[in-house]
Amino acid sequence: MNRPLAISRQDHILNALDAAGAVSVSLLAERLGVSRETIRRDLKALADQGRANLVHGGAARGTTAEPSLAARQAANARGKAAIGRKAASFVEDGTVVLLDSGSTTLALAYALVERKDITVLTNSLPIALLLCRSSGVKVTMLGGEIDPNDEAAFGIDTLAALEHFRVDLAFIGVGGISAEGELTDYSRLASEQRHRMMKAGKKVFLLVDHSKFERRTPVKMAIGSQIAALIVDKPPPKRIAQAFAARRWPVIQAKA
Amino acid sequence: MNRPLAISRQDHILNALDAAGAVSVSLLAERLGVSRETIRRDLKALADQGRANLVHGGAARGTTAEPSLAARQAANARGKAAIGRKAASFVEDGTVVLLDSGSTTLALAYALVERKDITVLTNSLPIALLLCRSSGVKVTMLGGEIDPNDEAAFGIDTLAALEHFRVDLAFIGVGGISAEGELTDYSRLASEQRHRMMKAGKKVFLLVDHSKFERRTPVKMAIGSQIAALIVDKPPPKRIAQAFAARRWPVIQAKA
DNA sequence: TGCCGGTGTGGCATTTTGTGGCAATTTCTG
DNA sequence: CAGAAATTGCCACAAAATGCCACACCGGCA
Repeated sequence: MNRPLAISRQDHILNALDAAGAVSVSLLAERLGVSRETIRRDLKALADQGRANLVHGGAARGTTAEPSLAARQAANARGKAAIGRKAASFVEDGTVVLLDSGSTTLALAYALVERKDITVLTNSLPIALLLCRSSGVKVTMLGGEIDPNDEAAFGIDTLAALEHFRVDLAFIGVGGISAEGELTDYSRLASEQRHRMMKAGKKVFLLVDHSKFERRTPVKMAIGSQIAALIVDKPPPKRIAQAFAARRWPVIQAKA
Repeated sequence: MNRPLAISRQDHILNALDAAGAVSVSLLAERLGVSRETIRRDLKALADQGRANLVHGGAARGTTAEPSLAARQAANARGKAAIGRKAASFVEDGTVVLLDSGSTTLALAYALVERKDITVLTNSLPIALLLCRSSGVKVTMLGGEIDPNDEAAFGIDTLAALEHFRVDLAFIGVGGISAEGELTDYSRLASEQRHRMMKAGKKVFLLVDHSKFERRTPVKMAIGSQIAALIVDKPPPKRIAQAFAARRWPVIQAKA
């Protein structure tokens, strides 16, 4: 029928490049409905103009260091990416997914970029921006007051917005895990909001990278619902592991 | 009427160009019920007038065809920056400011980065992210479904969220301004939302850079309230200026 | 009737895209 | 660490879409 115009294709590629920093040939080919060879030729053309940078499997944008995003992700980036990929494997087509704010859930968002038939709900600005720029995912932002630290919305508006949605899977981060295995958070409000997010989801996954183990943050988190699993990048210390087992929380370890 | 006149055909083509950034010969031929050759001749005519840009398979707008935010930012960046600075000068400390989505309002956000004692309400992801990262401004995000093109929230959730706030100043963008001086927008929903935003603000400023003059977009915008002023970077054409005067809209020209 | 602008049709050159095979690279696995 | 399996890059050729030109057709008009 009507192929998309070559020029709008390259346009789309540049956009995706701006948003994600890198694009893959296979993904673009699928998303744009053309063959991989065509995408390769597009990338070559863009590379000839100096607008893209060819790498194996796709193209990347020169030295685009994303601001604070990359900086925070730098802390245990590999582990978080592994958790993100693992978590993404639980997301089936056609589902509604709730993503909490935080660098670990952002890693999950990166892993969801290739998906198309899912709806993502989030209070995180970077996650919303990433997914709306470079994926076919439907994105709904939960509004509210922005916490500059988390770059995400919190507050009664966020809680109220949450009420309106049916969520299949909720992916929640945590501030820290005490030596006794208790989940903790930075503030009462954040804790309460995560609590509501858990209640909103039919299945709840906690994303915990190992830098959170035995990190103390001030507020105890209330766990109101069943936890489908914790996804971690390294096995937790014994005492924490025992606490998880006592609560019957399955622990899934992502491989790097 | 079976066969649309050549003029109205080219009109349609220009509209499609503005809306999508690029058009394809095949699609237009099918839509308008004429042969591809005829469309090609139309495009050639438009290209001769400098109103379109031929590419293989169709035509594109300007040098790079594309309506995405990243590119719109580049279009007339200086003019938009001037408008942004001028608009920022109306923002006093302690006020609540509503920023519409769009590249011109994003320019205003840049100009507000150094302010501290203001509260910003916006449905635009880039604006929210920018202000929460690099300023002391309190930011509240209006949630809703994200339109990837605008990178901003639209929909009933956004409208509902808007109801909860008292806004001193509202800064609104427009999709285009017809030759008769009518404000237009890309979609009914966007138009309605801007309408509500205007009603929410005690004082309403419209931000219009000159690339909007005589640009056609499909939906008429309802102006429900008093307009404090239009802020422009260049004086509008006579006919548009007269229309503004007839409505008693003060026009403020920002200096570059 | 003959002219004229606009339009459709068909043929052919050109450009773009798809396909299949094979080499090179990466990733997985034991 | 080595070898297998999967992915990707690359090339050449085929297929499809598009551009372009010449010419026929149609309807209005003097």
